[in-house]
Order: sequence, then structure tokens, then C-alpha cells
Amino acid sequence: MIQNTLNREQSRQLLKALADPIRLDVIHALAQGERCVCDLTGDLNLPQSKLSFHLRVLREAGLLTDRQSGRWIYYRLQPDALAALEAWLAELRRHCTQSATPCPS
Amino acid sequence: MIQNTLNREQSRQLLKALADPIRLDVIHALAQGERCVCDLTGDLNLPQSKLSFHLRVLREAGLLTDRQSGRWIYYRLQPDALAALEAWLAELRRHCTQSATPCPS
DNA sequence: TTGATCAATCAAATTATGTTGATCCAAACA
DNA sequence: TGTTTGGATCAACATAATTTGATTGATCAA
Repeated sequence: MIQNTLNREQSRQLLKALADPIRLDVIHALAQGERCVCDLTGDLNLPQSKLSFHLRVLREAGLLTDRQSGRWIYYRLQPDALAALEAWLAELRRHCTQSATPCPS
Repeated sequence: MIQNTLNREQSRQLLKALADPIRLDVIHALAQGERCVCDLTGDLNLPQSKLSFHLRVLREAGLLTDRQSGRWIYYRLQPDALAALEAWLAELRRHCTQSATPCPS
């Protein structure tokens, strides 16, 4: 997620990744900082394979990055992805209050 | 969508509503201003019942408002909802770069 | 009134997503 | 080495969301 303007497909992927209750729990947990998978399973009380599935969705969307240290893997939020979404939303807001020309036109 | 801070369920509903390619097309169409349903079906080349389904999802999430004039119904984006999402994202970004304490802890 | 049009709704069929439990792989340590 | 542990992956199953075509209700014009 290098650039700051998302195309339709990128924004869709980010939004879809975020639009799940478990993944939002993960996001909120990581909003406080980086965390190891082994801690997240405990924090969120999730079976390991379930958490791993959702971490992958978030990672592939570009919302998380991971790093390995020994046998532990740490995940953190990618603030650029969040900022890009914010910018996308702000852009939508710019001109949206314009009224329609009455039908039939 | 009066308040400016979303709870987890509200943000989830907004994100889920946005996380669909057809609904993103609708959102992008309405980003340029209010539009009649009859025009949207043409603009987006969608069958009427399909568009109606997606408009409902967006409306119920609080992303759109509608008004009736004669037999036409006009939809527009609700900028407050977009702004609330932006604020929610900005908040997530605040502390997320904190590193984890190494495992085993 | 009657017929035509705009748009919402519904039930049935389809498609997409998430869950579960087992298995696999790599790192660490005895 | 052999064993343990953290975590990813896979296939089968379960659940949820979307599409489709038909029907309905409301508004307007003839």
C-alpha cells in the first residue's frame, strides 16, 4: 500500500476485509499496538485456525503486516492502508450534496 | 447517524454495506450528487430489483438518504456517515505502531 | 376509472464466506 | 537426532449474502 489513492478494487478489498466482526475484533486489538499470534488467540478467545484464517484475509488486503521472530509471529496494523481509506472516503464526501435534476429529464 | 463516534456494530454495518462491488458503483455514482433510481438503473446497467436490493442495504446502514417527488425517488450520500467512518479509522491509526513485548512474556 | 410507470418486496435458487478439525511445516530445544 | 510448540493450510461442512423473476403498491396521465 504505497500510493495514497485507492482504485475501486483496492478499496473494495480493504472494506471487505474489515467488514467482519471477528476481523474487527482483531483490528481493535491491534489498534493498541503490535501483538503476537499466540497472545491474540488468548485475547480474543479464538481457535488457532480460525484466527489464522482471518489474519490472512487482513494481511492479504494490506491492512496488516507480520514479522517473524524465532517461532513467534507478530502482527501489526498498517497505518497507510487506514489512511488511504480515509482519503478515499473524504473524496466521496466532496461533491455528494449536489441535488439531482428533476425527472423526467 | 447523528453522533460522530461509531461503536463496533455501527462501523461493521457501514463497512459491510460498502464492501460490495455493485454498492461501490452506486456509491461512486452518488458521489457526484443526488440521483433518481430510474437514472441509476440506466447508469449502472442493473435490473431494477437488484438495484433496489442494494439501495436498501446502503440506506439501512445509514449511508444513503432518499426522498420522494411524485413517482420518482432520489437517493443521495449521507456525508455524516462517511465522516464518522473516517474518524473511526483515524482513531485506529493513533497508537497502532507500538511494538509488542517479546514472547514468551 | 383504466392503464402505464417507478420502485419496493418476496420466495426460490445460486453463490460466496466462514467454521471446524486434522494435518503439515519450521523453529527451538532436549 | 527426536520431540515439542507456534502457526499456516486444507477439505468438508455450515451459514450467510446475492440474484432472479414475479408480484405488489403507489402515482400519474388519459
